[in-house]
Amino acid sequence: MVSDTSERILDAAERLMVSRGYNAFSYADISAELGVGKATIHHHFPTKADLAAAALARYRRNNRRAVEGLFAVVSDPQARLEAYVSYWEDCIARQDMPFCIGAVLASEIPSLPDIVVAQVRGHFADLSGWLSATIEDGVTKGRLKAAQGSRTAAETLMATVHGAMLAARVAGSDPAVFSAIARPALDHLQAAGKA
Amino acid sequence: MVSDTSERILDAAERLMVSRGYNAFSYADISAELGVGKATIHHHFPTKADLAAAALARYRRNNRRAVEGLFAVVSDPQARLEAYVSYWEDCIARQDMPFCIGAVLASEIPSLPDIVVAQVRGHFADLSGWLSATIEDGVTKGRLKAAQGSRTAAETLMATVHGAMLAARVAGSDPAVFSAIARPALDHLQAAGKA
DNA sequence: GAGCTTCGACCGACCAGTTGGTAGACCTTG
DNA sequence: CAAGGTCTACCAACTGGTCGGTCGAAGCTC
Repeated sequence: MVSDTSERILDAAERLMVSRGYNAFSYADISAELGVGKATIHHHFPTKADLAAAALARYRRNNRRAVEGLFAVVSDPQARLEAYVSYWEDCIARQDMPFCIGAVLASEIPSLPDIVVAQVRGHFADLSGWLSATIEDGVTKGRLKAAQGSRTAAETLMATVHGAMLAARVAGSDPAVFSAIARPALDHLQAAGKA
Repeated sequence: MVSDTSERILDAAERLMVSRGYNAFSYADISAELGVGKATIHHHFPTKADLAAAALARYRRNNRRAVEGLFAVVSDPQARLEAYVSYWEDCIARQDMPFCIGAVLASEIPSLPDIVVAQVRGHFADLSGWLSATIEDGVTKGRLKAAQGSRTAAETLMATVHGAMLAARVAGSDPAVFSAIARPALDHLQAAGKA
């Protein structure tokens, strides 16, 4: 194992940021949660901005791998979009990381260090990139439709899913609220002649 | 005027929360911005939670008044929804309060004091309430359609608009990004036979 | 293999600055 | 003079970050 501690620090940071965002977690929180000295965290991640950016970078790396795996296993574009939505349904239902870090941090952008903002931007680009590629694929295969173009369709789906997370959080992390919003958005992309 | 200072404090708090959320603004920020002592703020709003809740409450009050005015002036439900979207387009374009406080705070919910959470919940209820009433109205008038029911349609529109704000913020407060997502969501509610 | 150095990981103690919040004096203005 | 509003000065707790130093494993030399 390369470095267990630094990985565990990233785990804690990720968890904390998902629930509290960037500004409301501290080195002391992680220190207490992990039973590790604050100085140790600074040893691995010199500044708080470094830590947050590293957590985001790892999150994006994992996402990329997961998406590649999804593309390899599931060939139907419609099913891939479905997997995206049901992934978040699961997260919210299991109360485990029930929010996209990118989305929490996005709302804090004006108060975020530049390196962190760059990662947030990158994540949004990643996400809208693979969503629009998938939609594009579905359109050419005649399985999906995107009146305003696949790029806009992707941005809209992403926005609706993020908004649904927000609504679910307001409703006390209720997965039903999320599904009620996100599912129809998915259906809306289906081509006219459906099963 | 009842109390100019307390009103100006709420103005500053609102502005700060729109751009930074709850956890990243301080009494010192307001004190500096207004040239007023920190103790003065505590005199009007004993705790930070009180201040945030009061700002939210005033925001909701203003919204309610605005919505009532809209209902009085604009009778077409479709035009009312249009007004909602173009209101935010303006805010983002003018760089003045380019985000819904409710939405910023919603993502911070797990780290928010209870009174504040209650106001956030209230705001979401207000918003989805009048949106669904408007959509309901439009459906009975045959101007709008809502396949999953007006409540879900309202929640979805709200979610998409919030997600669009997020996307716009990621893109550097770009009103075009917001419109590209929010406008089609509006069109989607239009009844089949359109102009 | 003994003795030495080097190095990354880690820690407790500490730093200056900021946090939300308080106490009490000082103005107004009725 | 009573009351509301504002101020300066203060507080303990916490913020992100630094300091000097300890530990043990790995590498080197004889």
